Amino acid sequence: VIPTSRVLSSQDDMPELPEVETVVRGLRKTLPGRRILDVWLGKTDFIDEPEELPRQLTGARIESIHRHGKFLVLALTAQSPDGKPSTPPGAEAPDDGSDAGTPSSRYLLVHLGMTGQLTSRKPEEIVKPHTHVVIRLDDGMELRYTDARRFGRIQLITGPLESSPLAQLGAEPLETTRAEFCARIRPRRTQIKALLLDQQVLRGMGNIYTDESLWRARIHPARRGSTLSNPELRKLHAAMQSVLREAIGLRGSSISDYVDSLGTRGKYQQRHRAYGREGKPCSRCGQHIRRIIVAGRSSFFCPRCQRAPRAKASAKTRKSNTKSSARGSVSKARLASGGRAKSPAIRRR
DNA sequence: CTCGATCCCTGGACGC
DNA sequence: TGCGTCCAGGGATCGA
Repeated sequence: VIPTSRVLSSQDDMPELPEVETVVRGLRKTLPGRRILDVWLGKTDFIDEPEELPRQLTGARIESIHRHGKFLVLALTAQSPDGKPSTPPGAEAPDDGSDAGTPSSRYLLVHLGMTGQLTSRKPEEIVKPHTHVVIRLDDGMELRYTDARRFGRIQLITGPLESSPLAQLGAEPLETTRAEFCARIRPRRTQIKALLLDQQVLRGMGNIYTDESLWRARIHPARRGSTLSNPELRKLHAAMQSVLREAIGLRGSSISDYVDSLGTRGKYQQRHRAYGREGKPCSRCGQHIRRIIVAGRSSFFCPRCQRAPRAKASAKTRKSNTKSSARGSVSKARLASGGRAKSPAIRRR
């Protein structure tokens, strides 16, 4: 019985790491080497300096495309209309104070937000509603950005990526080692759900894969990072990576809007074990999946497989004899771990 | 440092 | 059938 809660429209889509990776892999087949003929803009309130886009992009060549967390990164080379590089070494902006030796590097960052799509289409294909950017390429194709809610972002970066917003992001989930993962989680008292979603901790995790990873590792979303045991952290690290790999293998989760670079839907949504499954039986134990709000996000979990953390000691709980035993076990744990408390050396974020 | 609230924006679900 | 209301959610931002 799911009275008030509307069955979460499992119709919401959010491009997370696997979806962005799928789009990137698709675009990588055709984009590198293409020259940009021109740029058409619709609504631009989600673009940083929209007027710069046509100016900087027209005539540029797309060198490569890759993913950084949930961002798509297109590396560009500026070119003059005749096809020759417009910025020969040393010939650029000498009076800006900008250092020589820094080749003019330009990147187009695209974040798909909730409903963004970046697709490669033939000009004769219907332009979907809410298409706000069309980039015409020299192979006759069009790179189109479509985003109904405009929660996405498009930003042009001139200069090294090291000084771009990308540099603020945390570890790449699929590349981070177990040790690094643990080092980022263990010192934090925040709820694990929030930590996994925090792009400064890990770049690329969103609501779906966070819930799926926690389900797989049997960890309740409201647990605090610092309370996770080593085995739990190890399991979570492995669970996160396997969930992401499997999702990439199935080309991501398509719930409604998400499509890859060719407009094809993914299949991972059929594998979801927790996300969007409120009231349905846990595929491990049969208990009904529940939905609660953690870190301001709806969070799906199995109340039997993923045990809730003990509530904070309150006047009530103190009355029972839990206090002394809890204290005792804490100090025992300290001893067992070699008395290692939070060392300031490891702390600094 | 950590937390919660707020805003952005639209389509789809829901209630009447 | 139609219309109004609610709400999701990533990320930035602000105040507590």
